[in-house]
Amino acid sequence: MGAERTVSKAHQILIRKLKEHSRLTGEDVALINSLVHTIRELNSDEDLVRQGDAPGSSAVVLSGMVARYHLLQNGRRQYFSFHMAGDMPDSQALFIDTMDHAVCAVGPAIVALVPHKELMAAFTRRPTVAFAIWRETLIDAAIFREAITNNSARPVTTRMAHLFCELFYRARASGLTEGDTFAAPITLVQLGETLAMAIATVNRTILELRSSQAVEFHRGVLQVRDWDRMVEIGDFNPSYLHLKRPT
Amino acid sequence: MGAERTVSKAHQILIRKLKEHSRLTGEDVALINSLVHTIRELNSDEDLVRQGDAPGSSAVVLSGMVARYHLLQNGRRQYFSFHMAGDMPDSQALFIDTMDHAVCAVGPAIVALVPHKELMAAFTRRPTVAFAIWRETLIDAAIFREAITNNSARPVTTRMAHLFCELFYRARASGLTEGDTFAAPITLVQLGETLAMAIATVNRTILELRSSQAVEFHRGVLQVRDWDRMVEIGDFNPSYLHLKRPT
DNA sequence: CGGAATGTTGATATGCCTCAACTAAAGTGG
DNA sequence: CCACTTTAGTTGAGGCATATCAACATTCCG
Repeated sequence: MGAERTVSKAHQILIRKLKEHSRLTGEDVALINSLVHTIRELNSDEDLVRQGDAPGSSAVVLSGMVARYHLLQNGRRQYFSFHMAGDMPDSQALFIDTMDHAVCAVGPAIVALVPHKELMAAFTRRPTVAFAIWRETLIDAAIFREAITNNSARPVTTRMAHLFCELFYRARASGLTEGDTFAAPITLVQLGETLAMAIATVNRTILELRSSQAVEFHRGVLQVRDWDRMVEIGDFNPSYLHLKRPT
Repeated sequence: MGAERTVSKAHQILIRKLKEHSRLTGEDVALINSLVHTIRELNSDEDLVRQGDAPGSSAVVLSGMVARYHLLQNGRRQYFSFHMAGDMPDSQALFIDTMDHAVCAVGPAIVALVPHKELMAAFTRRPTVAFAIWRETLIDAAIFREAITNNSARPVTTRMAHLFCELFYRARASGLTEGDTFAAPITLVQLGETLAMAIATVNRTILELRSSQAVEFHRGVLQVRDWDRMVEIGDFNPSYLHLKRPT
């Protein structure tokens, strides 16, 4: 878990991701490649940061998934986003000292931790790098807005289909799908705590989606049987993700 | 509606707001004071920007309120945030070209429009100004996260109390309250479309909150009768707003 | 002053939650 | 590697919070 300054897989993953929405010059790329970072491996369900923490570095997901969530009085969790390779789930900590939410691993995950000092230094040298990461945080916010609408204004089946659409669409844009399949080791309980549904309802909704021939979700594997159908069921319009290439 | 370059009320309002969460040097303040802008007055319910637009400037609310919302297929709206004097409800448009949501006036409102060019030029001159506005967009995101949790995991009474707490807390931090009162010209329909409740339920919940002696909402005026009680009912913890001074 | 928008209240319907009992899978120690 | 324990997933029955519908009252606004 030593600091690395060689051009690594971590740098490539971050650069690839930023290029999904931002234009980077050769100098930008060189600067990002020079960022020092450490690697951290997380067990399933392990917290990367907790509510109230004031982390000194931000993470880039290298493999697996992580999720962000609020912890309520009654011990209930509310998840609001899932993150996959290339995402920076706590980039906001750069400018907001104390965490108002936690980040945990969903299934085993590996992240690269980049000290805030490093990033801030990079920002002053090349503002475009800052703008790319700013844009990243703005897309995050767009995803949150969509989640508000999803959980507030859509019936359960639509709601779940929409989440599946988003996950698959983002994964595919990042080259993380295998055919019509994406490994998302999310439990039914977690789906319920994401979509504001009881577990029983989660299960029945999964069954309903399966019977509609659109999508299967089984043992943490999302399999898209009919994308167009799923998009229709899920009322999904990817424009809020603000990615360059249309699928 | 001519462009202005004198130190105006608009500049003061923005600076005051940014200082709620960020430290600004004299040079930062001077730079902000030099920003060119135009004034736009909005009628109640008038859109400032629409879904799909690509605005060339961003707004600072000077008076009144504006709200952000999604428009669904069925014509339903989902509001996700309300903004008051000092807020920049579409600062995200700086780095995300096309709007994935709309912004409208809630009651008559006045905004200052600052061209993106102006802002971008300011950012390269003084990164701290960029960081302050970046932080502003990050607090926005925190508010969205809280809205997800609020609408997904809290019962209706708690949910409404929480929204009222947030509005009052933010208004008070910006000096927009008068005693225990804040003018929020939101209709019941809009409350319903914010909190994912039917209008009938909105009305009954308002009555319930009134009878609990915590808060009154009548004809667009929010009156806090018992702040502590409201905080308790609303399960409200202001830390997610990341403002400097505790109330 | 009249019409439209907003707010109010009651009665009924229903989507989803809760509870409960059970099955299957995965992880653990002997 | 198997027995055991724990966690995850499945299914049915019943209840309830909140939606829906409807009819009316009030306020706003041209």
